[in-house]
Amino acid sequence: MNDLPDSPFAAGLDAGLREFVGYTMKRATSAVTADAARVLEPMGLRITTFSALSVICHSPGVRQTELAAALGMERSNSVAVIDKLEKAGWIARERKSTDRRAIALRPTTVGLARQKQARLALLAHEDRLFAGLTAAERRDLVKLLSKIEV
Amino acid sequence: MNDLPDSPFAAGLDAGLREFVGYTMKRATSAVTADAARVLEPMGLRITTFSALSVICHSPGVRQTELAAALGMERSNSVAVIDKLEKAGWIARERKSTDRRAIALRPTTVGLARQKQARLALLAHEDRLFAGLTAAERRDLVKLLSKIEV
DNA sequence: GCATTTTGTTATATGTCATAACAAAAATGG
DNA sequence: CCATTTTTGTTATGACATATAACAAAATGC
Repeated sequence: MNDLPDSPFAAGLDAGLREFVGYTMKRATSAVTADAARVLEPMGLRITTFSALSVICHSPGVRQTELAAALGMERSNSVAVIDKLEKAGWIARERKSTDRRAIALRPTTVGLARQKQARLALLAHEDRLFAGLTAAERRDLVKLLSKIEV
Repeated sequence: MNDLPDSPFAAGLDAGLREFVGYTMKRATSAVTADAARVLEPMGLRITTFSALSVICHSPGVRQTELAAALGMERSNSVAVIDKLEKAGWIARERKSTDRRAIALRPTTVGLARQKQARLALLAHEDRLFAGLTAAERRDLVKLLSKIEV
């Protein structure tokens, strides 16, 4: 008997949350990352593994701690990621002669090729997903987002 | 002997990833949500529970399926969230007389107060976090992000 | 009236993320 | 030079998010 007034409209039930920039950011990001994951999956990559592989390809010899810091993840969590890249044959762990604790991460030939292929697929994915935005708008978006993170 | 060339520079190791809009989105969003979670935690709320509570406060009588759809989550995962809100005494589950399967979610007086309090804290948090952006820039950011999600 | 769909729910698996602890190696500091 | 501290990679663990499958009860559709 008490369910007569109910909600005014079904669509836009989250309208009250749209006043928060963070909510819109989270929703949009989740849409983008889900699509990116879908693109990477057939290549045996996930977002995290692709990110790590990209850093290693761009900066061969990088240490695991540096890699984790660059990607904003914990050292401990980077181990499994690097394990997967190594087992796939895309990177190699090499002991550094100057510091026998540290490990230098280097891409293999196959790893370099896979990164290039995945990069192109991801760029195409973003072209598709951001079709509603002009190139200038995408730059604006990145510029605005970059002002947030400290 | 093979670790001499190494990486060119330590800072900006993720520079190669910045060409992807999604990467910058993910980094910025993670910074914002982490801070929001920190703000909500002392009030016994998480981002998900606050979002659900807000929808219920704005649309009393909403069904669980509608709530889950509004927040972009699975029905099954919404159960635990609603359980927590109910156990905290912030919402109540009421059987609908028109559809005995469905459940109408309604906020309690305490729940309404808690939502208002958390909303203000979150607005303050965003004011702090987005201090580098003008009000116009924040609107632009939301406008650009809204063009992405389909 | 019977098959199908919807709703809330449970169980489960996977991925993400943070923290604590540890051994080996290096750096530091008398 | 030697003892203490720090760093590096690593393992283990727990909290949380998220996706899927299955199910009973209720509603809906021919």
